[in-house]
Amino acid sequence: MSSQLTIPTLQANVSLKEKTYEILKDAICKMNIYAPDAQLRLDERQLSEQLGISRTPLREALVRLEQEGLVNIIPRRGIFIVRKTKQEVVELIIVWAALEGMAARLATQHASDEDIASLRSMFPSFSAGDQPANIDEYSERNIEFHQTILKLGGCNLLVEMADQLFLHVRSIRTQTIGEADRATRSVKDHRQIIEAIEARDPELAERLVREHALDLAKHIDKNVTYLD
Amino acid sequence: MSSQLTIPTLQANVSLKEKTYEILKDAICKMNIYAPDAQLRLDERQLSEQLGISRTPLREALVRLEQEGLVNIIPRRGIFIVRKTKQEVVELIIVWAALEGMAARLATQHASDEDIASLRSMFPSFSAGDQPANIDEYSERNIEFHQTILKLGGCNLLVEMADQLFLHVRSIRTQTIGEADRATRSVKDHRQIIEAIEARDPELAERLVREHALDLAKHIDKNVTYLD
DNA sequence: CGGTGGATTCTGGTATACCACAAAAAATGG
DNA sequence: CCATTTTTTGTGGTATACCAGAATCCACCG
Repeated sequence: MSSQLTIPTLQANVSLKEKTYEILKDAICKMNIYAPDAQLRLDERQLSEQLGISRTPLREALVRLEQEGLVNIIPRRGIFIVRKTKQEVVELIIVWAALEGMAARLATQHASDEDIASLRSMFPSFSAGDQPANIDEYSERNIEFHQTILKLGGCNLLVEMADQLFLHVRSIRTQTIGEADRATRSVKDHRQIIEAIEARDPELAERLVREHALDLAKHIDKNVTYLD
Repeated sequence: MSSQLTIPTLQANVSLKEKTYEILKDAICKMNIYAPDAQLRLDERQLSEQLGISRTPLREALVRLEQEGLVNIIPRRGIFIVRKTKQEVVELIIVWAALEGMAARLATQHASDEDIASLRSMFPSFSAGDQPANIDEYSERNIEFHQTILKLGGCNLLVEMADQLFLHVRSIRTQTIGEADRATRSVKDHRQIIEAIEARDPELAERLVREHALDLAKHIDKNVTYLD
C-alpha cells in the first residue's frame, strides 16, 4: 500500500463547457444521423436541464460544435445536427486522401522500422488475404490501420486534422466498409501499402494510400443512397 | 433616383457574437504577434467594454477563436493569443502542401482551360521570370496564385481548410517571401506549376506544388529565428 | 369555409450578478 | 530581513433574468 495520499482527481479539473462539449460530441457521433426518423433538432433549455447545467456553458459547447461543423445554429430558429450531403462526404474523403497520402510519404522517410512493423502486426488473423471473419473487428482494425499511418508520418497536425475529418465520416464509413467485396479488396490494398512503406518508396506509398481513399469516395458517390 | 425604397439592411442580420468574432479574428491576424513587445493577453471585461457589449457574446466569439487555434483560454488564468512554434508552422505548411498538391492534381483533371489560363494572367508584369518590382504587390499575387490553384481543384473543403491554415501563417509568409533569391525562384516554380497544369499532368503538377510548399517549410525551419 | 391579422409562445441572443479559483499583495512570525 | 501564511483582488466560469425575432395558434372577418 502506498504511503502517499492518492488524490482521486476530485471533480476533474475541467470546466462544464468542456465536459458538455465532449458529451455532446460523443452523443452526436454515436447516433445515426441519417436515420429517417432521426431527431436533428436540439433544444437548449431541455438539454441544459438534462445535463443539470445552465445554458451558458452549454451554449459555449454548442458554439464549438458549430465551429467544427457538427451542428448548425440558426439564430432564433434552432440548433440542428448537420447532415452531410453526399458531395460533402466525398470532399471529406478527398481531403482525407490528401492528408493520409502525405503522411504515408513522410512515413517512408522518417518512420522507424519497428513502427512500420506495427502496421503488419495489426492484421494477424487475415494477413494472407482471407476474408476476415468478423466484420466489426475488421472495421476497427481498418480504422486503426489508417490512423497508424497518419501517426507514422510524424506530423501531429496531419493526425489532428484527419481525426477531425473522421468524426464526420465515421458513421458512413462503418456502414460502407461491411460490403462484401470491398473488404477483401481492402485487405489487398492494405498489404500493398505496407509493402510500399517498408520499401521506403514515398511515391508508391503516397499513391496507393491516395487511390485507396479516393476509391472509397467513388464507391460512396456511386452506391450510397441515403445521402441526398 | 430609384423609384424603389432602398432598405439599408438595418442592423445587418448578424448576431453580436458573429460580429465580435470577425472583429477579433481580423485584429489578431493583422497584428504582429511575434513582436517582442506584443500584448498577447486579452482581458474579457476590458474587451467587452471596448466593444460595447456584454461578456456573453464576447466569450462565445472567443470560444470559436480557441477552437480555431488562434487563442488559448486557460481557466482562471487568462486568454492568450497563440504564438505558433517553429515546429507548428512547419507542420502547417506540410498540411498546406498536401492540400494544395491534391488541388493541383484535381485541377489537371477537372478545371476548364479558361480557368487554368487565369493563372497565367495573374503574373502579367514579370511572367518572363524577372524580379518583380514591388515586393508587396508580388506577395499579394503570390497568395492569390496559391488560392487560385486551390479553387481550380473544385473541392470546396480543400479551399476552406487551406484558408483556415493560411490564417496562422500569413504574418510569417509575408515576412519570408520578401527575401531576395526566394522571389525569383518562386516565380520560376510558379511558371512550372502553371505549365504542368496546362499540360494536364496530375503527377507533375502535384509534385511541383508540394515541393514548392515543402521548400518554404525547409527554408523557415533553417532561417527563421523569431520563432522558438 | 378560408384567409388574414394579431396575440401568444417558443427559441436563441444578450446582459448582469455572483461564484470559485488563482495570483498577487500584505501581514505575520522566525 | 526573509520566509511563510493570510488576505485581497482580479480572472474566467456559471447561473439567471430578460430581450427580440420567428413561428404558431386562434379569433375574426369576408
